Amino acid sequence: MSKCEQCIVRQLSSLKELTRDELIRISHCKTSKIIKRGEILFNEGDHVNGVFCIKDGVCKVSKMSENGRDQVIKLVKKGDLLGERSLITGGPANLTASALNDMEICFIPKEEIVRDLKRNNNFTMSMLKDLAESLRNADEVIVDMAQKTVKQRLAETLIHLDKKFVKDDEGYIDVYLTREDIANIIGTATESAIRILSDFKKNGLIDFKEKRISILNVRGLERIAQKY
Amino acid sequence: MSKCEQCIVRQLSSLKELTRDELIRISHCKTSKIIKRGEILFNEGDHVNGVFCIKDGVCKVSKMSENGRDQVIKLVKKGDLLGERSLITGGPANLTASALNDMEICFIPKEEIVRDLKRNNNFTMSMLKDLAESLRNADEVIVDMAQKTVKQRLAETLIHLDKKFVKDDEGYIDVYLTREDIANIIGTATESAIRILSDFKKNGLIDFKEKRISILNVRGLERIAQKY
DNA sequence: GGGATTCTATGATAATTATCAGTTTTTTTT
DNA sequence: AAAAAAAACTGATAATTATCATAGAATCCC
Repeated sequence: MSKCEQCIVRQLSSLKELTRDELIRISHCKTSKIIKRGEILFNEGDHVNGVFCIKDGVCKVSKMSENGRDQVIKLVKKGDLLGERSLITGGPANLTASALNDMEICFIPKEEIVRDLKRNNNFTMSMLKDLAESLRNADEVIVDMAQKTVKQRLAETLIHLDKKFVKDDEGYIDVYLTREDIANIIGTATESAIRILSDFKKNGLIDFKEKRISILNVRGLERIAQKY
Repeated sequence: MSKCEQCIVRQLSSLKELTRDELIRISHCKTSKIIKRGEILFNEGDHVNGVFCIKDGVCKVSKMSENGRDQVIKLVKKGDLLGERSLITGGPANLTASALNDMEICFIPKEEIVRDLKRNNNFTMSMLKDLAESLRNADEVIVDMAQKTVKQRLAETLIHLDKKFVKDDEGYIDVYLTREDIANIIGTATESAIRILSDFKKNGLIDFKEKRISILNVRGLERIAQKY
């Protein structure tokens, strides 16, 4: 069993506020797992009963809309926690998480986290800050979804991907996203996403190879995302 | 100076977790204020330095999008807290709050709240739950914005208003919303909102009088909001 | 009370986006 | 390596929504 102390998730998430003792206790009750691309971590409606630590890989977190289309709410990557929110509110998950790349995760049972939240105020405060930050981010997404065109949203999304994810030697973003996934991030039809992506490529803003995207001209994309 | 103990905000918000002593301290440093319809509580970019308790009235919380249109993120009403998030993340407000009806509010300075957050874990936990709940709600709004038509979103919004707000004797929702406000909640052009509202009225789903709306047929609206 | 201003309403038209249908390319499976 | 399945792409068309223009109604304000 690997130590939690040196874990990347511990360094990047609220878990950094845990004391050595709390961390040791978690080390003992956590379980590790490998998730293959395409596999589901949990489904909308599941009782998750714990928190996932993403040690490696990327997953999409999405929600089925009432008219049958999937909407990707966020992408979760190496170093992030997943499932804290359901844990805090109690009740079943309201989102579905599925792996985009092969993943390495740990699962920490609910009781352990809740216990630490109740006892360690620094941990609670850090979690509070994380959620507040997420909420601010969600507000921005709402504004973009409500007010921007599909083209603007796609440009915006590409910029975010570029900022958030590691690139390989050739500059391609290391996340396996289908055209449909991309369409489901910006909330549009797959065909529309494809058309705009082709257009961006033709104009030298991006390039793609297999399922990977490379951002060639961030400025250009920013101009599209902002100007009307 | 009125006592905080019997205050409606105290009963409905996380402040219910404060101890008697903490509450007394807050009673002494809070300031009360009347805000007239149309007045601004704070602007995007302001350093708010505290939390507002909404004792009466309603305000809209909105954000200006990059292409110059205002997007209403939420409506805040009697019993709610306002501004906790900026307080937690620090930094300036990222939203603008302005009164839709005449309001009665209290302002509690930041230091006081932060101090209680650090010392009273029940208070922190309660706040954490509130934010987690808000975040879940935000996810749903994102899905709706991304996947539903303007008509569906408007139907959805009307149902929410009906649930959330008190009605007068005649059944009219007690919030002063212009057509533009409504358009800015669902993220559409004012004309589009007007057209759909007229259509809803013609079909007996809603009625309006002055600036107030009455929901006549919730079922009908639900059918519109859900079916594609 | 009358003029100015804001808000609501409606029609015509343009722009954006979705849908459908079919083809090619890529990936997976055997 | 061939067959099957999935994903990417393209064109044509329909549906949705925004924009512009203009008029009437309500509200504000001396």
